[in-house]
Amino acid sequence: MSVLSVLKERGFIEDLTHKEELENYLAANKTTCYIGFDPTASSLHVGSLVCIMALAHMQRHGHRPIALVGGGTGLIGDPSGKTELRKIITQEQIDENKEGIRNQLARFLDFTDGKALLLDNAQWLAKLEYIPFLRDVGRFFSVNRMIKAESYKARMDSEDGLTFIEFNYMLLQAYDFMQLAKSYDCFLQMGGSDQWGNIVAGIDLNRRTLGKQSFGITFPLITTASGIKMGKTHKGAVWLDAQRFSPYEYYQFWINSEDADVVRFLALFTFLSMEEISQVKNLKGSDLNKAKAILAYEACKICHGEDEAIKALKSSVSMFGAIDIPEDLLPGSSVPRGNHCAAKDNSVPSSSYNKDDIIEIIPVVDLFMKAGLCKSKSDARRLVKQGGAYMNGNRIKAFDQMIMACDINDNEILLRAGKKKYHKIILN
RNA sequence: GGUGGGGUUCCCGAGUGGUCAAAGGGAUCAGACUGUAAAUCUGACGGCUCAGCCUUCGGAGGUUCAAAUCCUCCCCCCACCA
Repeated sequence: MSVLSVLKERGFIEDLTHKEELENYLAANKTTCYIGFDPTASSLHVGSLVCIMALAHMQRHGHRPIALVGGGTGLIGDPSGKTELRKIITQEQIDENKEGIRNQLARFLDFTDGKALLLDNAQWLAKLEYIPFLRDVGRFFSVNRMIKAESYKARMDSEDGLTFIEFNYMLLQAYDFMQLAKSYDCFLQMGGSDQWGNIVAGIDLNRRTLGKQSFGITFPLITTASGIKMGKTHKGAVWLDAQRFSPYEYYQFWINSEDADVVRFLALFTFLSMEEISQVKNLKGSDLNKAKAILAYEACKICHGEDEAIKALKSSVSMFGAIDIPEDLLPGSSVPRGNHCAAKDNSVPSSSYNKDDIIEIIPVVDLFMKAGLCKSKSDARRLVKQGGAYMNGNRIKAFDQMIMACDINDNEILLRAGKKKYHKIILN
C-alpha cells in the first residue's frame, strides 16, 4: 500500500497538489519530504503531532523526512491563520528551543545514518542579502496574487493589519522549499492546512527557478468532535516534553477524548492497523472507554516509551478504577491485557514536603496551591466552597481546615480537585 | 507628515465622574447527571489576613470629596489623505 493511500486512509490528507504525478513520484522513488516546525518553544505539543506522525509514516515507507526548524523564519512570525502578530523571538532562544525539538522528534523519527534530517533555515536565510533576494526571488511573486491568499486576506481584513515582515513570510518559506529542493532533492512539502498558500508558492518558485516539479500535501486542522481545536487542558498546551507534561498527564489527555473522536484519533495518532481500528466503530457506550485506554497507552508509548505508558496506565487505574482490556480489542497493541485493578503506583503528579512544615501548620487551601491544583488562594477557597476539593477521597468542608497527622496515610496525602485532577503529597 | 478613530479584566466586547472588580458573550473551573464521554442544567470566574480590605481599565502625571470615565504629556494600533 502506498504512503499516500495510508495517509489518506488514516485521515491525514486535507488537500494535495498533482495527485497522479505525486502518486507516481512517491511510488517510483525514495523521496525526501519536509515539514517546517516553529522554534517558538523548547517543546512541541500535540498540535504538531499530525505533522510528526505524517513524517513517521513517510519514513516507515522508506522515504526521507526532513524536519525543518524555522530558526530564520521564527525571527519573523507567520501570520497564517492567526489574527495577531506573533512575538518575535531571539536567536539564543531559538537555538535553545531547537535542541529540545530535536530530542523530541528523535522519539518519532529515526535520525541515524541520515534516515531523517533536522535542518534549520537560518542556515540559508540568515545570510540573505536584500537586493539579490528581491532580484532572484521577489520578482516571481505577484502581490496581487499574494493578497488573495486566504492566510493574508484574514489579516488584511482584520483591524490589526499585516506588517511588511510578515508579508514576506511566504517568500521566505518558498525560498526554503527551493533550497531544500536544490540541496537535498526535496520536492515534497507538507504542513497544516493553513500552510497551503505558502506551499503552493514554493512549488511555483521551484518550477520557475529550478524548472522542477514539486508537490504539496496539507493536513486538516484537528479539532475535537465538538469543534474545539485539539490540545488544550487546564494546564494549557499539551506538551510532548515529559518535564512539562508528564506521561501520566499525557495519558489522561488521550483517555479523556470524546467518544466521537476515538476512531479518528486512533488512526491519526497510533500505528495500529486500520483493519483493527475499524472494529472500534462497533463499540458502544462505556465499552469505548477500553478503546480510549488503548489510544492513551499507544500515544503515550510512542511519545514517552513503553515503560512510561505502562506506568501511566497503572496510575490511571489506581486513581480512576479497574479496567478490563479484552484480548481481541485492537490486538496489534502491546497494551497489557486483562483486568487491571488498583495497585499502589507512583506516577501520579506528586510533590514532597517535610512533615514538620505541613502538619498543623498550613490549611488545606495552601496545600492545594502548593500542589499546583489551584492557581491562587482565592481559587482554592472557591474550589472548597463549591465542593470540588477532596483529601484522601473525602470532600473538604472548610477552607481553613488544618492538615492534621491523621490525614496522613502511609506518609502520603492524596489531593483531588474536581473529578479528575489528582496530586499526591509525599511527606518525609 | 496630516486628519479622524482606537488601546477595558484570558479572548471578544459594553461602559464616558460616584450605584464599577466593571454589562453581555466565549473560554475556563466547580456541582448535578454519567462511562474519567458528549449534551444539558446550576453556580463560580482579579488578589487577600474574604460579610471586610487591597490592586486593576496602554504608560506617567494632574483636576476632584470621588476617575475606566475629565485635563496634560508619552507609547502603541487602525482608517483615510499625503
